[in-house]
Amino acid sequence: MRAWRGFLAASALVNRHLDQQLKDDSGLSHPQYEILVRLAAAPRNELRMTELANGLINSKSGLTYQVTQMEKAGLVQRRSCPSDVRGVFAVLTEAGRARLEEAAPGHVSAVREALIDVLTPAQLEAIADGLGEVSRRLREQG
Amino acid sequence: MRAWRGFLAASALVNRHLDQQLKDDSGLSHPQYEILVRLAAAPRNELRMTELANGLINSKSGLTYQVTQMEKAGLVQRRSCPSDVRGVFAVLTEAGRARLEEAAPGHVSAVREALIDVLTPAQLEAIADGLGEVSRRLREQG
DNA sequence: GGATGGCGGTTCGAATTTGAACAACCCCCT
DNA sequence: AGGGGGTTGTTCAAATTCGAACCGCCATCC
Repeated sequence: MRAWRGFLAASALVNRHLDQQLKDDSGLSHPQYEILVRLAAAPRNELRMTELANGLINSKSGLTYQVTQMEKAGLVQRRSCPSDVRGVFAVLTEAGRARLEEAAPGHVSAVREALIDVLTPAQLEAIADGLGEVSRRLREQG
Repeated sequence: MRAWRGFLAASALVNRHLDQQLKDDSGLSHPQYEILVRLAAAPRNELRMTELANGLINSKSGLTYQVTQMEKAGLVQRRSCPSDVRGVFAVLTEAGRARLEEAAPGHVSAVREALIDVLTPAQLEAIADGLGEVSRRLREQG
C-alpha cells in the first residue's frame, strides 16, 4: 500500500507543480499544452476531435471548450472534414507551433528536475514498464 | 521520457477510474473520500482545516467548499478551537465513519485490481521508493 | 499597553470540468 | 429506397476548482 500512497501523492503533486510552472512560464494550462503536443506530433498537424479526446483525459465537452479557447487565442483552427460532414479537425496554426516551441524547453526541464533526476535508472525503467501496463489495461477496459 | 509519458497517462487514467468507481459505488467524490480517510486516521478523529489542506492537494478555498458540502451531508462537523478563536476543527461524525467503512472495501479492491495486481513486486517497490521521494521533494520545496 | 506583521478560514468572482441531452449524420441491412 | 443503430461534435446547467481579496485574531516587538 506504500506504493499506492506514493503514487497518489506524486500524481497530485507533480501535476500541480507542472501546471503551475507551465502557467507561469508560458500562460498555457496543462490541457492546452497537451493538445499542442499531440497536434504537433500528428501528420499534417491535425487531428479529429474524437482522437484528441481519446488521447487526453477529459470529456468530449471539455475538449470542445478548450479548443474553443485556443481558437480564440489563435493557437489552433477548426477545419471541417471533407468526407464526413459531422467531423471536425483541429489544426495547429503557425502561432500555435511557435507557442509550443517557446513553452517546451522550460516544461521539459521542469519535468526532468521534478521527476527524472530524482529517480534511479532502474526506478525509471520500472515505472515506465509498470505504469505503461497499468495505462494500457485501463484504456482497453474502461 | 517513456517513464514520463507512462506516469502522466497512468496518473490521469487511474484517478479517473477510481473517481468513477467511488462515485458509483458510494456516492463520494475522491476528495471527499480522502478527507474521511484522513480524519479517521487522526487522533480523536479531528483535524485543523489547515492540516487537512496541507495533506491534500486542493487550495484552502477548495477545502472550505468540500467540508461545507460534507457538513450538509452530515459526514463531518465543524468545531471551533478552544485555544485559538480563529481555528476550526473538522470532526468525523458517526455517519461519516459509517460511510467510510461502507465505501472502503470496494475502493481498496478497485485500487488493487487497477494498480497493485498489475505490477510486479519489484515494480511496486520501485514505485513506492521513487515516487515517495519525488513527493517528499516537491513538498518541502513547493 | 499598543501598533504591526503574519496566520487561519471564509467569501467572492471567474474559469474549468463534467454528464446528459441534443441535432445532424454515416453505415448497414433489408 | 428507407429505416434503425451508433457516431460526432456541440450546447446546456450544475458542480467543482482556483486565486485574490478579505476579516478577525494571535504574537511579538517597541
